[in-house]
Amino acid sequence: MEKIVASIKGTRDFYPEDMAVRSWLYAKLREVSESFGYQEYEGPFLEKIELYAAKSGEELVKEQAFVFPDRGGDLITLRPELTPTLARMVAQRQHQLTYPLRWWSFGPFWRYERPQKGRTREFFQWNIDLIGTNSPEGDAELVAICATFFKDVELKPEQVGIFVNDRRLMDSQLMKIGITSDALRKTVFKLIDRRDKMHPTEWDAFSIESGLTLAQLTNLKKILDNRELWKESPELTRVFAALDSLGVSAYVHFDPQIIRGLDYYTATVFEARDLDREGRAILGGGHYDNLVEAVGGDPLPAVGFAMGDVMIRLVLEKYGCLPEFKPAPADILVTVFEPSLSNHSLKISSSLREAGFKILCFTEESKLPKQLKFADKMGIRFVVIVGPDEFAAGKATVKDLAAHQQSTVPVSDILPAIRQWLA
RNA sequence: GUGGGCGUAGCUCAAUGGCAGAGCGCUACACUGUGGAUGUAGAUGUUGUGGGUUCGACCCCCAUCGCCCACCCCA
Repeated sequence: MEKIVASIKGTRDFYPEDMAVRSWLYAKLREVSESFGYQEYEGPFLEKIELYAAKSGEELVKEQAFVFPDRGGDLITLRPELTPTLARMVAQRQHQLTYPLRWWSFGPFWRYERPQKGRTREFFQWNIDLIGTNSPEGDAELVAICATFFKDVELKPEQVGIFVNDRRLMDSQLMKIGITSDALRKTVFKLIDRRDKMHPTEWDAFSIESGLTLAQLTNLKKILDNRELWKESPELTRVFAALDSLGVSAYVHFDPQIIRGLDYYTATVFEARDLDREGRAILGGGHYDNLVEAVGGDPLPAVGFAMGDVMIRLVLEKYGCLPEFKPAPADILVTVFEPSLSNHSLKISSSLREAGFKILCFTEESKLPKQLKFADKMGIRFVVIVGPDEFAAGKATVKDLAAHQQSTVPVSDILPAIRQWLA
């Protein structure tokens, strides 16, 4: 035997049972997206590196994108995220589209990172964006979509939460404590992001090292520990009021430590996590004003988020929210008793198929017990048996593997018999 | 890119320098026109790879490849 060629690091094989989960998730995302009036779209999987150059986080582009030369020598990127593509698609037809746009997508992305729990190199992402409105209510809609998705897959508010903040609020708060330069503010944003990952004393030391005065550090901690801080932001006040009206407040929390890594967010930012802080963020998003302009269009505000399939699947598994997927390929197995009866069985299977059932008919010569065992293992509930006796009488034996019952009926009564058992 | 852990049957894992094993799964039979259960029997390994130490290596050492986990970053 030849040695099996290994798959590419960080990719996943979707065997039928995995594919069933992916399709189930896709269907849920479609349901939620469409219930809010969003339309599905898709972009190319390959893009030029320039598309990401100024917009995404620097590390994302320089270190984590899959980039390779094509046969003509041009540098090609496997898309690491969708938002720049979306911005380009909007910019290209900026004056033909009807705003606000509500668009969603579910497709593959690639990042050249070391795989670990909840992270692969090839993954699927749900992207959903509202483009062309600037209202806090629009931002709230996206948060509500997340919450509605959680509700739909039966993740409870005690299990997952969506944490919301506003970069403008943080900007003004930092301004108040004398952090005025862009460079220092950026540094402080990174600091805030890391606070939960470090020991408090280490974090204090690190903050001072990063250029904060002792007074600024004390004030910063006051800001970050103030759960009522959102009341000082008229926008966040409206966001939370809208979320209340949308009936999803139970999932939503204010958190001044949410900053998000992508550089293009300008206002509201949010992420969802497992409430016992396990694993990485389930999804992340926010409001971005400059992206369409950055790819050559006119300025256009937008808000959106992305959810990866890897982390959400871990969370759904953890909380028992995945249905049991027994990917039964068919409703009924039509057995072939012996080669001479093969065409008779094929005829029966064809007519059953026309009635709208999923029918599998044996094409291999094998013994009846083997065919029954096959049906059992594949989760096919009903079996039709036509041996010489039934054939001579114009009948067929129908067997219900789940209920351990069978009866011999005229061929035309196969479906009525099965429907009766199903009822 | 940095740090840690692990590679033994199809799968999950034992075997602490002395004959490579178990459970599950698989195959056959009991049951030659009936699946899940039960019983009996059977098959399967260059112990990831290459070196080294040793009378002797799954075990110790070195290298290498692969996987997992954490950091970084992020979905």
